[in-house]
Amino acid sequence: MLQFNRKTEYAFLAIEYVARKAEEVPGAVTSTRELSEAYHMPYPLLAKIMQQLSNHGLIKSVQGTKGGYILAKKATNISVADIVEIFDGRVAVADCFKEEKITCPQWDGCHIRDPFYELNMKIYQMLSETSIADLLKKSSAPLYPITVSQKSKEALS
Amino acid sequence: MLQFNRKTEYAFLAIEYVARKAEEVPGAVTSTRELSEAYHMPYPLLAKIMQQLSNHGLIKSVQGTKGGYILAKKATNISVADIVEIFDGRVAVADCFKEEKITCPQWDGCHIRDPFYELNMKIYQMLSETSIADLLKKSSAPLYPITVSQKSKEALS
DNA sequence: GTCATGTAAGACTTGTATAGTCTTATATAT
DNA sequence: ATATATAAGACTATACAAGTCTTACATGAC
Repeated sequence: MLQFNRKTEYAFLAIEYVARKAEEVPGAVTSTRELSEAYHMPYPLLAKIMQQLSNHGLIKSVQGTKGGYILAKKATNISVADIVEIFDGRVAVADCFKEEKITCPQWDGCHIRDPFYELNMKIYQMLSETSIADLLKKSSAPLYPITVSQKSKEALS
Repeated sequence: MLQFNRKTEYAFLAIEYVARKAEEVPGAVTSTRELSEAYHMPYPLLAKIMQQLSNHGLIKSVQGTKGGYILAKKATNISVADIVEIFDGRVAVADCFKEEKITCPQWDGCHIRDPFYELNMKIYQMLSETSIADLLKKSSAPLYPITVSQKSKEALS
């Protein structure tokens, strides 16, 4: 499947939320509980995802009551590719673009590797050129009926 | 995983081989057996893949002894996206770009759908703009040591 | 005509990675 | 103190991909 796995999707939603909240209310902290309720994500799973994002230096934890997470660096300096690589490993449409040692039984005589490598790099480029700040910008237009946004506004108050 | 599944990879290899062989030896037919040996692909699985490609009108079967498969249309008219869609379904980096009815628990209040939809369409465009003929062109440069190519030449004689 | 070689197709099994759960530990604001 | 928060690892269930097995059918070669 040419598809992000669910952890990656959750991470996108989570980090965009953290960034957006901090933009609306400077200094605001986002708790895992708040996030899991806003997006109906299973709390324990999301908690682990937040820890991984934290371990990789994308967000910082604020411990204790009223704790939560904030961005560890500027939203313009966190790319979609950074997040993908945490949960999906290196961006690669095929195993042979991921591994150091060649294990592919089709490697010898493979005539399609070059064109697909090209494709792979274009996809990677797109992902690494898109930052969390870009997500915030592009999502501004409310093209769809957003029913829960009110709820998240309340959570911010 | 942002990765093609193995059936899709096998299909790429297979259809590129069929196209290349027919280009080198006009009218040549490629049997599943020959393909599975050339690329070390499990025969029964490959056989099913060939049937699916045939059912979807990308290749045509030639039955009986010395039978096999040939392209059903010109290599320029078969896109990589056509093949992906047979084995992976619609090109979609997330479920919400695939389904008709909305089942995503995060749909309401989702702020990242638009930017990722944009990304999705760019990827789809790349896949649908790349034809099997393009694969043949781009793979022409023998950048790597190709040890099995001799074998496939023998198969062609 | 028969036989070998090929495609056609469905049911079944296995393996593996993802998704999610459970448990326990630790930090801190109130 | 205690409630609420993060931290982290081990465990389990499930879904899907991958591959196998079995049987049927078509046709060219002899």
